[in-house]
Amino acid sequence: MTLLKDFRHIILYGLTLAVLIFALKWMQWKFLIVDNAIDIYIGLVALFFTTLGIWVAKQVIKPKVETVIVEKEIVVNQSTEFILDEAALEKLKLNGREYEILQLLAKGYSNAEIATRIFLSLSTVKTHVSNLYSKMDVKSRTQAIAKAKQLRIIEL
Amino acid sequence: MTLLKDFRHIILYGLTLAVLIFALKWMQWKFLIVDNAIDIYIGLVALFFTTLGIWVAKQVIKPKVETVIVEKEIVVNQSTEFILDEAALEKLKLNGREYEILQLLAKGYSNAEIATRIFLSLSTVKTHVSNLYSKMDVKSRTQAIAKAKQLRIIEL
DNA sequence: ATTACCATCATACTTTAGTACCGAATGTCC
DNA sequence: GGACATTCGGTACTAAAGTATGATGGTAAT
Repeated sequence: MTLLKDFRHIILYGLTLAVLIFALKWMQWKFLIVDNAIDIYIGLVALFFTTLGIWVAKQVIKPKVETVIVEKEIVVNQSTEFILDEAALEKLKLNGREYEILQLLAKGYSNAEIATRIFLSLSTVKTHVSNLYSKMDVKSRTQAIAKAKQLRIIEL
Repeated sequence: MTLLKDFRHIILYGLTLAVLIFALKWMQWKFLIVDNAIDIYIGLVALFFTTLGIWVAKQVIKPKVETVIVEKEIVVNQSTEFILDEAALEKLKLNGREYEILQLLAKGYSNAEIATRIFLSLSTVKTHVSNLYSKMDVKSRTQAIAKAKQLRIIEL
């Protein structure tokens, strides 16, 4: 980490300085010039408080946070969603079978195909289809499909 | 480069230190008479070096980069807009009349109604409808309607 | 138990849709 | 002019859709 590296440099610098001063003072001591001891003292104080300052700063200063905002696009509702108009469906009062058959009608199935698909006889399907027309007030399967789509009671 | 930056810091620190020592020495010279000023002097040194330490630390500490991913919703095509798939329409190679009749078919009109509406005979309409089925590869009007809507070549 | 409704299936019938094959008028391109 | 595609129209037939009516069995409310 760079931060640690920087500190190492500074501390190394400080230590070297201290050692030098000590060496110097020792030499001064040796030559009985002791009255300059105050300088060493001050140097030590300076060194200590510098270190203290750095340490405190490191503890206290909140690291600068650079926030990089990356926008992530989310596509919502790409397909034209089918929304069933339940109110309209209720109005018609279709029973389950009739609505089921209406949906199959819209998919293009013939009466015979519908009969096979939902296990009914052809005549039953015809009956349901006829009742469906009555309730929807139409006269053919194509009209029923067109109206059902207008009313939004079937898909597509 | 980090190394150069570090050096700059260290040199700056050294210079500041040098200036300070000069200042101190100058102060010592001036206020040599005041004996107990030594406490204030050391206090000032401590304060200064603490500040210096903090300053250095502040310079050296690297900003932390934080990446925040923000999700942005993009609404696409919410309205049930009809978009004609011209490519699909081209593929079928329907002629004008056939496409016209296809549209009327989807609206629920019978062959007879279509004939009246576009001033054709019933047999002509039947012919067109038959050809339409061949081209669309279907076998009934309801299938044609379902397929046309799937292919997005008619409205609704 | 009676009434009413629903779902199922059936028969008989009419109407519409769909297929197959054909003919004819029109306009365009080579 | 001849070849070709488009559009229009017809006849004859089959298949499917749609209508009308009735019957059966189940379920649920009164």
